[in-house]
Amino acid sequence: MAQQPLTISDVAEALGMSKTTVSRAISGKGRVSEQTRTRVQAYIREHNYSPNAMARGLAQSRTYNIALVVSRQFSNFDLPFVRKSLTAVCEAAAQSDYEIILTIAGGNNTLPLRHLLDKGKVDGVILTSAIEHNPLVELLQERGIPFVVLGTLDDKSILQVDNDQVAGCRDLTAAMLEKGMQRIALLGGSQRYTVNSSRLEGYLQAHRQRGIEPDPALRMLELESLQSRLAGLEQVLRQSPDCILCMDDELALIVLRQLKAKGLRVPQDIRLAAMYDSEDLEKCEPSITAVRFDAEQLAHRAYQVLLDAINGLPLNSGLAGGYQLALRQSTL
Amino acid sequence: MAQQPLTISDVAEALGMSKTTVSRAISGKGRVSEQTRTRVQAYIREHNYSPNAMARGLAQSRTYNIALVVSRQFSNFDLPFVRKSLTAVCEAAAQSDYEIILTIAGGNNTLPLRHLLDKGKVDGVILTSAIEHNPLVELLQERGIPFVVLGTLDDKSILQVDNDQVAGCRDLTAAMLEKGMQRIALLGGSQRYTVNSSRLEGYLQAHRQRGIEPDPALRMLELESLQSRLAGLEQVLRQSPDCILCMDDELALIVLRQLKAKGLRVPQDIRLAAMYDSEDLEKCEPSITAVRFDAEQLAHRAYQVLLDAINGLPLNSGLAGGYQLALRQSTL
DNA sequence: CTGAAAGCGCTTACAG
DNA sequence: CTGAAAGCGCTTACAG
Repeated sequence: MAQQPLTISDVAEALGMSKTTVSRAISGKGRVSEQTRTRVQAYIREHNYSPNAMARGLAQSRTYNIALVVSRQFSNFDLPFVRKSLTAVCEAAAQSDYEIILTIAGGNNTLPLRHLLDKGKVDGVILTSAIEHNPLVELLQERGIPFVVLGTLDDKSILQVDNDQVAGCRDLTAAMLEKGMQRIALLGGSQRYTVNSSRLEGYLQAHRQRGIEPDPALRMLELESLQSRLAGLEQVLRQSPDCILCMDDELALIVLRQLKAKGLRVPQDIRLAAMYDSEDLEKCEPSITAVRFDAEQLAHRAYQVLLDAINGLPLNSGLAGGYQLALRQSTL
Repeated sequence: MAQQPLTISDVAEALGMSKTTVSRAISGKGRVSEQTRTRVQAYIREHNYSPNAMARGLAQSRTYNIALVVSRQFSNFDLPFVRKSLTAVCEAAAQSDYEIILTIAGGNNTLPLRHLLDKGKVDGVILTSAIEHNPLVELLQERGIPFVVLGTLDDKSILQVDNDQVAGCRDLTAAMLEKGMQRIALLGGSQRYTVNSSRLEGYLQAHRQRGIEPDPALRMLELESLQSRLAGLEQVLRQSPDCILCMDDELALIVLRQLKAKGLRVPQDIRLAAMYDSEDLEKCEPSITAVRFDAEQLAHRAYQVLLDAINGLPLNSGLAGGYQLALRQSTL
């Protein structure tokens, strides 16, 4: 049966001391004799006392909650990156006595997050999608609540953590060039997402470091809908590329499928690689070469950075999380 | 700049009335004159006042938080069912002023949930995986906190909401029988999961309703690892089935792949269907027939049931969420 | 219809 | 090292 949970008063009374002392013995703040500390600890362990989070929160003006915001657009959790972030952040939170409140807030629909902030339910916020001119960012800045963005933003005053997308994609492109490919096409989504513009940057750098100026006709960007993606592929195929680089894993899978449908063999007729890895790329036929970023590590780092911000510690955001090239069948 | 949020005292003072009255005008509890209510509402709207959740919670012994527990086993959010539940529950919560705390708690590792309950951070809990003898269920029962399970459990005193798995799988099996298939194999996972035993039940019912006792050699259950799944498939293939029913979508994809690898054509040489649908089954080649359960509807329902339980309303758990057969290429 | 007061369960200066 | 008291920002009997 649901017995009333103990309160700090119960403990204090049972032990014949004041609530003040009990509180201090538990929190570790303020001087308490070793003996009383031990007594208190033993008692609460045995009687399973745990401070009420809301009372504690109210007294400290802390919630011990962190909001993880997922864009409405990605709220089906299709993106492996979002999924991994979710898991990693939950794990990190569990280890630091914090809870994760999951919030779905669309591009312009800032309402869910606004409500959350209005009610004062969180100490900080993690944004899973980095996009310039994000209304959520403005909202957060207005409120002056600590927050961190997974990804890269132009405004470096915003706390952000990202993998080194530029370097990773530069290395991937370089690897293709080293393999002797000459006409490497690039397919990708909206350049409003910093992640995409970074990938383009990596592609360009790899070429230019070798004194090559890549043919602009080989680049098709802003491909968001399925239709535009297929059209983009068609267009780029007319430029007789020997390799296609896709900015993300989903796009790569679509392209692979379409190439097959057209009777083109990968890698014999054309090579294919992705600037973001996921398990599907490993499992498909042929498996697809990709840059493998460590999303878990990234999310862990972001969580830590946010916690530091909440606690007023000196901050150091920036790049984090390594990457490696997974060379697979599609570029043999 | 982060200005201090207003408190109810600020509002009361500004309006020249007591906090009591302001509180009542906002909550709608207790009599307040129409006029003062309007004044208060106007003021708080204009000055953007919103009651602090923790203070409110402490006073009411409510957190306005609900925990959604995902098994460690599924914490990569691979399962479409888990993903859809997540989205649907978040949406439902957003519409009722509640927040969702995401918790990953493994089979035996009840610690994360225990901590959450100890601290009193949630008013209720949603369990996403229905398994008999679940330590989480025992924990929840001990604590006497409202909770609901997505799925079916033997103990009907536990609040639970499920699709009619038996009926859905019965209908699918029946449809195959109607198409003239005679030797329908069944491949599936652990019968400890109620969902799996229900699916078996549906399979059996469809046969028996037609006076057929299915060959037990056509059934391979308890297939959890990839290895055991492949072995199970091999074994069942020796029984020369004309159709293979897989208890879940993932298994169906594995089987399809393996059949192809063995040079068996679907549906020409053998037919294939799944007892749980996901988008991948629609996209693969050939597309795979499946029972399409409405996970969103289910999760919505579960949320509502839980809220009723929290509010002490009369309860009615049980079956919810329709289903339909998606007949696709794999069983043409 | 309105208000003064107690209370929710903690924490934290302030004194000793 | 320990305690009495005030306070965090609400809600809610209890009076009027």
